[in-house]
Amino acid sequence: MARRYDPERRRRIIDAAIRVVGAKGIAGLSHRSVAAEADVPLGSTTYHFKTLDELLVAALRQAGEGFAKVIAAHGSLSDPGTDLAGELAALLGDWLAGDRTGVELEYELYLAALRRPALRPVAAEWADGVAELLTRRTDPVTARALIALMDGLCLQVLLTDVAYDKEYAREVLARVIPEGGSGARPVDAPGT
Amino acid sequence: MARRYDPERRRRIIDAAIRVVGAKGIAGLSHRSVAAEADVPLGSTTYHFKTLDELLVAALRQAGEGFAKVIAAHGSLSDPGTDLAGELAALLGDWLAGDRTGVELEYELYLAALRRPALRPVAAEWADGVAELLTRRTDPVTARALIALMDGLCLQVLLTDVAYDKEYAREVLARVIPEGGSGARPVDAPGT
DNA sequence: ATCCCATGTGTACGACCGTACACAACGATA
DNA sequence: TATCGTTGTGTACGGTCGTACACATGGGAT
Repeated sequence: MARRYDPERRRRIIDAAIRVVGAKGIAGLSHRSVAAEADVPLGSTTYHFKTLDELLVAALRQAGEGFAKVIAAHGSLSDPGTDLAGELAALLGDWLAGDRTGVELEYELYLAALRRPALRPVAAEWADGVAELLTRRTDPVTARALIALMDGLCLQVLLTDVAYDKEYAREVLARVIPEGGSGARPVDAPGT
Repeated sequence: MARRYDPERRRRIIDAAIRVVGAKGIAGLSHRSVAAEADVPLGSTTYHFKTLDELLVAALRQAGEGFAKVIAAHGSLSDPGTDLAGELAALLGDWLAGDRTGVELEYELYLAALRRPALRPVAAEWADGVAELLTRRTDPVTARALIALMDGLCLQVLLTDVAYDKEYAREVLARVIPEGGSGARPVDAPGT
């Protein structure tokens, strides 16, 4: 029977929020728009998420998990001995080649942390997760630098409408990676 | 002539818009909030800027000029022979050390281009300006890479609440800069 | 002097928003 | 069965928004 208590409801609302942000941006996110998209009454969204920030946190976390899956799909990232810079460049290319709305969605949620302190821990989790993945191939300092550089490259593409250039990305990413076989070179810079 | 056209008014509105965005974010920007801040009637803002995007374009352009001044103030950037990576790291440090609201303001306007195509040409102008400045010290490919890396480093600081580490920044920026004195090394990567 | 129209202002309208809160449904308990 | 508290729903209120539009103003053309 249609039980009064619906554990699926919360998930449905988050999914709807992600769709709304993807379609209309965070600016278009409201209790009402989410309720309409999820086909639940208005009161239901305010019941599960007292504030919009709560909803954004849940959406960002869920979107982050989706992104992590994309990374995991590039399984070769874990294989040592392969061209790390080239693989990262390819990964970025694949991601950016997807539909623009999806890319915009994830980046917009990520960047929203600039103004919403509530999102910053989630953004940090996200970055830490990627950093940990990369640490299996290089030292932590390089991993952080690679993330920064990849973020910047994406920004250039998304903000200035220039096309993504995989070879260019591979070239500059390679510069950040210390030379020498196994990748873990002693480094003097202060770590985290 | 054209006494009726009042450029001062337009400027005042833009300044007010920048203050509003700095204080309340783009989300808090409206014809009304700007009109109140600039102490002009509501109709005046809608007359000078039919749409909010127009106002944002003007604000971003003006903020960009302000940022360019900050860069120009670091005059040593033009002197060859100095440590480029170290100077860029110091520049970033100075900028990030300023009041957070100002930094947030400029970055938020910049990042808004993600969702507002109207802002993208202005964002591109901004990046091109910085790139041109850097090209006096290195080749164009490196200049673009430095910008991407600096953008990414700022993002890490602003989005995840980690403190800015100048030495770390100098270290990774130096990796991107090709070795060898004059900086202009032949590079195979495709240009702009 | 008279008129015209670009420039600038005030106000009102309909739409959407977050929030509050009374109420419906139902499981648990006695 | 009767009652109660948790869970979920509908609606209405006050506020802000973009926009439209009628009106003021004053310089240039005739």
